[in-house]
Amino acid sequence: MKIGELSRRTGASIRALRYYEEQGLLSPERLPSGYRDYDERSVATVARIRVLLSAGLNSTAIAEILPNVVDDSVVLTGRCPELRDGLAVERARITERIEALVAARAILDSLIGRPLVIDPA
Amino acid sequence: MKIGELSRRTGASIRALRYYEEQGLLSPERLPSGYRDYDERSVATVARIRVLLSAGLNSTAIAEILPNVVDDSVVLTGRCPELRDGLAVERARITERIEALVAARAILDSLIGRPLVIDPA
DNA sequence: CTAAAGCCTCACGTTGACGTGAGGGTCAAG
DNA sequence: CTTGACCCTCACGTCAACGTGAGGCTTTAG
Repeated sequence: MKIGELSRRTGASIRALRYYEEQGLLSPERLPSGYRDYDERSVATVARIRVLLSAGLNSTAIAEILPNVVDDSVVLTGRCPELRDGLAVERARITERIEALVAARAILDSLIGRPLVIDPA
Repeated sequence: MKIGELSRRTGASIRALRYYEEQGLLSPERLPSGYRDYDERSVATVARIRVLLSAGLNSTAIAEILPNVVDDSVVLTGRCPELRDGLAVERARITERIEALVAARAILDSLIGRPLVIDPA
């Protein structure tokens, strides 16, 4: 599929998709015309990219992670302990951010007057 | 207290503290010398600012919230429904981000090989 | 009295993830 | 065969939350 369709199917802007390629997160084929040609897996890949980006990982960190993900977020390849440690650091950062968000939400809740529900979200 | 001490006690850089003031998040008095003079409450205020910032709120959003927080994150003043709605929107955004982070962490966990623990964090 | 901290106000630099044209090919439809 | 609709590659612009001097007061320690 061409870039416009992928954009519509993922919600990512065309510029963003080209940017992801520039960062090595996506490597579409090229049609004789020079147009980018994405396969179906790209849809899932873009989804993962967006999740990780919104989680605060930068593109270089994602570039390290992506090649290790196959199918649907499966454990894979790379018994490289160096990468493992890097990921553990990222994981810790994410956990910190979750805690910050929960704290922030509590502040908002008290302002809104919402009862301090034990929200499963 | 002067800016250096507040910086040490909050972990925020001096530049950051001045920036918060520039954004209307902090309004220290001034000594005859022109030096900023912060009171004790500023310590807690800065802590709240940092929590909200790390939660992804921008300074203008925080500027709306802060005047409504007194003592320790207490429900207060402003029965203004317009603000309430704005806060509800922010809350929704935060919840979305928490979900994104949890999803991202799950991806990392599968890569690390960590068992998919029901982590209370 | 004299350094050495510490503080002040500009004001430009930085980083990441894109936005936004400029200028120009490609391709199905009428 | 000419519109549009899409696509391409530069390449500069943006926005937030600060970082980083430059140049110059003030206050504290000895």
